[in-house]
Amino acid sequence: MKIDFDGIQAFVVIAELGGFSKAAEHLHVTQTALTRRLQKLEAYLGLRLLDRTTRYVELTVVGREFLPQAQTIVGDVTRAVSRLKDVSSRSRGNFTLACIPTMASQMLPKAMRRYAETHPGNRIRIIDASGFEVRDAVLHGQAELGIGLPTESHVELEEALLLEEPYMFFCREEHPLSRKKQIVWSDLHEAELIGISTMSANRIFLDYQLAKRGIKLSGTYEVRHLSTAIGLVAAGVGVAILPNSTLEEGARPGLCRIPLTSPTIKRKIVILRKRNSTLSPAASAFFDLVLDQAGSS
Amino acid sequence: MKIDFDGIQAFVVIAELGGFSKAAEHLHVTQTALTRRLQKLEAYLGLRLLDRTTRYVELTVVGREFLPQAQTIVGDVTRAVSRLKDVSSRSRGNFTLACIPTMASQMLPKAMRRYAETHPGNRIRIIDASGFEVRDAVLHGQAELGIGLPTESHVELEEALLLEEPYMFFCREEHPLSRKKQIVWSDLHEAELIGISTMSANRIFLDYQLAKRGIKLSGTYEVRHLSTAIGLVAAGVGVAILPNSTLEEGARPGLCRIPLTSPTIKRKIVILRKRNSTLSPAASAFFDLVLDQAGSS
DNA sequence: AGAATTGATTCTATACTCGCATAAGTGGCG
DNA sequence: CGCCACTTATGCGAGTATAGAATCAATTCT
Repeated sequence: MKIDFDGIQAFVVIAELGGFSKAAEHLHVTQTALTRRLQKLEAYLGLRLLDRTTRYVELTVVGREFLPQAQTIVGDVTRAVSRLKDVSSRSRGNFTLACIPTMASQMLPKAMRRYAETHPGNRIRIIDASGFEVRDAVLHGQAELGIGLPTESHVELEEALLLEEPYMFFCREEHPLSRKKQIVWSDLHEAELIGISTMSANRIFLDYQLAKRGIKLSGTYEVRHLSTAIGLVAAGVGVAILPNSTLEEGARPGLCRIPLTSPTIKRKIVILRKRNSTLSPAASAFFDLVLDQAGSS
Repeated sequence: MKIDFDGIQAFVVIAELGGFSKAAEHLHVTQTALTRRLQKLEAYLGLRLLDRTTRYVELTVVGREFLPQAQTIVGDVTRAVSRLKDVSSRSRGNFTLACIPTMASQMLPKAMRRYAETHPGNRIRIIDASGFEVRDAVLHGQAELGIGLPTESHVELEEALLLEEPYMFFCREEHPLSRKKQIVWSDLHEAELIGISTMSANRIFLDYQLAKRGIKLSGTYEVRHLSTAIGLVAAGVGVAILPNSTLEEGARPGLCRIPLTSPTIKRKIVILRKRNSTLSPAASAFFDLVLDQAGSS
């Protein structure tokens, strides 16, 4: 049983326009083809749908009954198909992106602006979550893409480097170290250090990097979000070691940002996608755009 | 733009069954064919609908979005098509029949009983109306078939003879003529004749037939329906000349039915259909059945 | 490591659909 | 009554597409 969509479409158009020739012109095929399509459909069904002489074309009783159904079928199919062609050719559609908060307020806005220019109308749903949650969201399909920290090369994840940023020392202008051009790790007094929760991917990474070099750090205070840490520093509670992009340049006048060296430790920001899964064109375009932006900066 | 229903169906079945081979079995084609159908559809759309390895087949984001639409499309089409095949192969369906009242209570019941045996579930809508109305109903498509009197060979109508029946003389047993075995037209006393309205096709036909033979008839009373005339005869108002089938044999004990000769005038009952129009299988089956019944009686 | 499963590919034969040219049917007009 | 204009149907040839058989390739399970 081989169902013939062309035949149904032929039937609908012929019935609507009231003639084979007119319908043929409308469908950009010859009248011959339409005659044959309808004949084939009728033969397949075993019924006559159109009574036609060389003068008139009119619906049979069965044809009149079938026409509305045929119309909705043809309508549904052409609508669905043309929508999909739109999705593919112009990358129309929406997608979901998971992103860690710092990047959501730093790098993401610029990318979204550029994306909006090239793909007006496409919406991006953003899940802003911790590094772990970003990874899981991508892994479980809640988000097609993720921006976050590198994973331990998970088999089902594929990651591409977006940027590297050094950890910096943040303090108030009144702080004794604020005048230095650069700071080494041994300069730090643990007592006043505001740390990030040991549950965070950020902290785990930093601890690991420091441990490799024999450095151990344990602050007095512990918060979960980088932005909270910045707030505490600004309030004079202490100092903090945070990724450079935590604070936009010149966003908080009273705060100093000083490079940390010996060693300089950098964290990587990557864009994540599920391996072996095809991105929607909308997400794919965004992926390309972000990679391009990363490569050119 | 050539839309591929097979491809959409392949997509749906593969997605639902989760594998090409299973889907191939279900559709009674080879796995090769399905691979190709899906490839063709994807190429046409310019996107991937299924991410597949040799181990898993799973929907892409776009595929997941398209699946419900595809399912309704496939469902609608197969449902509509199989219904039509049902209509054609088993003459399923309803139709409308126009019929003059006498035949509706005489010949029609038997035909309907036989039809119901061979085509259970098919409904017949019956328009019982005058001879003229029957003709118009068929002509204007309100009814596919009509049972009534012959028309003046209307170009757009085709008629087939069902039966011929003589006009008979009806009177009460007390009537002076009731003992005769047959009656000739000159026996009639016009004064007590119950006529049919001159608007009726029946009356026009009868008048025409009599006029050809130089007989003119004009009753005192005039009614519109044959059944009313019978009622009046039974009530002793007068006598009437009516088609034989107006009264079933033995239906009214007190009434006599006597042949009218010199000449015997018969009216024809025909089944009408529109010329050059295709009947629905349901109506066609009924048409054949009625003709068969007429031929064998 | 090998067997089993499953989707992809290659090759070939068949079937299909189309378009051209033309026939055939139908209503209108002189 | 027959010719003309218009519309659908058909014969035929060709190019394309589609299906199936056999085989390959990748992956998992034992």
